[in-house]
Amino acid sequence: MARHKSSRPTDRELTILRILWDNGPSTVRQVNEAMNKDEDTGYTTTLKLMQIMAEKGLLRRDESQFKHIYKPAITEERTQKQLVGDLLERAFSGSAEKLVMRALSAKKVSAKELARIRKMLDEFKGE
Amino acid sequence: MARHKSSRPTDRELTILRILWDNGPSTVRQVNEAMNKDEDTGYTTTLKLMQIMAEKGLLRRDESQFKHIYKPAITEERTQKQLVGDLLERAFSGSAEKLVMRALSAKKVSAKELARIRKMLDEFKGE
DNA sequence: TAAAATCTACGAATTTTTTCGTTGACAATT
DNA sequence: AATTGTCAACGAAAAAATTCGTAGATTTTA
Repeated sequence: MARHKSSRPTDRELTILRILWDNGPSTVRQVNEAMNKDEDTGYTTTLKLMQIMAEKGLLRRDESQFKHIYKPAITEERTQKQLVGDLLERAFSGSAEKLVMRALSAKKVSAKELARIRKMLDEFKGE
Repeated sequence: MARHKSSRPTDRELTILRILWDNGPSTVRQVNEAMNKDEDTGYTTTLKLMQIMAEKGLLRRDESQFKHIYKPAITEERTQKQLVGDLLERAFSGSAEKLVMRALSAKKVSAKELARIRKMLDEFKGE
């Protein structure tokens, strides 16, 4: 029986979620301006994306004001877990070890952060 | 100045790369059959994908035989590094610590693997 | 209160990714 | 050698993701 792949947010959707997680509930314009720090995106493009995301249940919105306020309907934690779990299977055949190794090689990690990771690992017992 | 996002392999492309990394150089039929263990994919679909990947430089092929033999043109390591680095930025704002945490919560990790990860972490000094 | 600015809604175009049918070349079988 | 089966090439359709123009409503400014 074929398994459903619980669809991840798309790239653009993740960008928007990221902004909302970081900045808290925002209007379309606020999101659009944050988005334009990276690469230009038309206002209506952002609007359309956010409307679609609201339809999909990725965002909630407060329409009581003229300027609607959007916020994530899914937690950062849950989404990160889904994304990394998905990548773990698709690119690493489930090997968390390899994933961690590659993550460390992909980015300069400070000694301080390395220490925190170690500590986290030690506290990470069964569960 | 806007940075180029070195485009990741698509989902389907990653599936094919995964198969070739695991099984070694293969014909289209072999890849297609491996792919059909997960979900049905027409032969010509797989063929087309692999032809495109060859054009893009993701795969190399030996055409000296009637049945062409394909193999990855990029290493598993490099691709994994790219993918996890990309996810690290897009979903984790660069926090390797959080990524590792989520990876461990996304999947049951055996005590043995956990120990290996710790060991790897210890050996991972500066670089 | 008229003009200008800002907002949502809507439809649609564009781009990217994925899928597959058809055709002619080559190979294997009878 | 004729039939049958497998293959690569090609074009194009379908699906998914992204982009944007236009119109009408509301708010702000002059």
